[in-house]
Amino acid sequence: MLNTIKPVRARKTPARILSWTQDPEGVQRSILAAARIEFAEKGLSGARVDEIAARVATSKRMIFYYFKDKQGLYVAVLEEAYARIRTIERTLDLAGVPPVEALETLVGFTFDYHADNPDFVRLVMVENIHHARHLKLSAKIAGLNLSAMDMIRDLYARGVAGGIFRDGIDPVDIHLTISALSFYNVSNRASILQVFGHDMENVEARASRRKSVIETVLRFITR
Amino acid sequence: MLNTIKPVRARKTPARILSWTQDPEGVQRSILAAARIEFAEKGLSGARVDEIAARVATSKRMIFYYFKDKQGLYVAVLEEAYARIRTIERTLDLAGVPPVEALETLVGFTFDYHADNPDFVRLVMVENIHHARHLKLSAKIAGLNLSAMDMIRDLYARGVAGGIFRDGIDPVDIHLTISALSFYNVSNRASILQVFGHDMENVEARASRRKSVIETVLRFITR
DNA sequence: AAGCAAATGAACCAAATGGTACATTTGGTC
DNA sequence: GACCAAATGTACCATTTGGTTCATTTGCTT
Repeated sequence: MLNTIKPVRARKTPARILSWTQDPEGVQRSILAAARIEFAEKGLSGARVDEIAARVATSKRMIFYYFKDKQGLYVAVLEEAYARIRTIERTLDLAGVPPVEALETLVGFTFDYHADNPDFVRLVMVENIHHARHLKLSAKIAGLNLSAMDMIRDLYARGVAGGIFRDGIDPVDIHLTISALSFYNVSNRASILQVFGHDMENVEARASRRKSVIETVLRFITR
Repeated sequence: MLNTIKPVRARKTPARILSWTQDPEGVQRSILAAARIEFAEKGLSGARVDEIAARVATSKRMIFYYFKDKQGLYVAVLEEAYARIRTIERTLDLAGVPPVEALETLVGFTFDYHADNPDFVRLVMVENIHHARHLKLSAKIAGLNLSAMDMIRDLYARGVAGGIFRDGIDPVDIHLTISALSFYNVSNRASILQVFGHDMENVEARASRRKSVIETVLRFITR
């Protein structure tokens, strides 16, 4: 056979469409939730729009309807993830708490939040693989995550004034230390497990690590 | 037009092939180098085989010839990256060095290696996004990265014996702290820059961070 | 109840992408 | 120099995948 007929299919009249109820917000929320799972699991390029659609009781059609394209959806997921941690951070009220105790609370909270929300950690990893191109792109996120820095600055200043903390440390340094020690266990869990046989999600391992991290930060700052 | 003719193209006799010189090892090395760059930049699913082929003076054909498929190439890149750091780690001879100095050297080295080899860091990130599936898959890597742990164990034991280090710390904890503080600056450089305007690749920022990290680890371990 | 914009469904498509088939050349061995 | 396996070039393909087109339904407003 030398030739193949490729007929231009006459668009079938679709079967009678079933009835449904409109629920724009609900649909958007479900899409976002499904997308977060998919993007956190497989990254931006690894994620499949069809897969996300399959997880939701909605068609792929709606994803593009509400979020324009794959990247738009990804950015929305990212914005939601950052908004969420900011909201929770705000509930931490350390203003009146003595510096050492405040620091312990802050570090403990940061550690726990990361450990409890691996999806968030993985999204940040993915975003960093992309050189934070989408963070730059999003007006919503820009500079908004400074709340943690503010808390650290305040708490540190009080500690120095009280003579408990040593002077001359850059608050950014404190923040980096806390973040690194909270992030790494989660982000690199798989390779740590593989190379050292040490599972950070194990309850005891996690608790022990948590204690260590708090102590590390404290020892770094106190005189 | 209702129909389209789709002819089965007769396979063209290819134009006369140009002459070339055989260089199997060279070709494989170039492919690996190009692949490392591409995978580190875009991840496993984001990387394009065509793109890798384009970077090398070789055709895509050879990639599959030598590495079987995309994943095979990726695993080879990963193995090479781990082999490389292990080789360099071995050159560190800390056996006779006093504990504190040895620790400073080890931490400094680890920090520098990560900072100088962002591609390695990014590959590890990518692999962790994939839950270290390929590390598990590779017999070559399994358990081999314990050299750093051994150095830490030895150095720590000597420090404790000498009364300079406090007792009861799990060497794994020390390793995790060093790794986390060396890894995070590089892995999360983009988001740190975006959110805090703090560029870790800046020479002064890096030097200052390096000092902090060494001090943090020391303060964690000494009494 | 008519009219209309927002919301949804079902089918479809073009481009990208990993991978292959076939032909040819190198370079070593007998 | 005949022969052959390894190495390479060129063209090709099947499938996956992000995205679109067209048709229909909801539900609100007047």
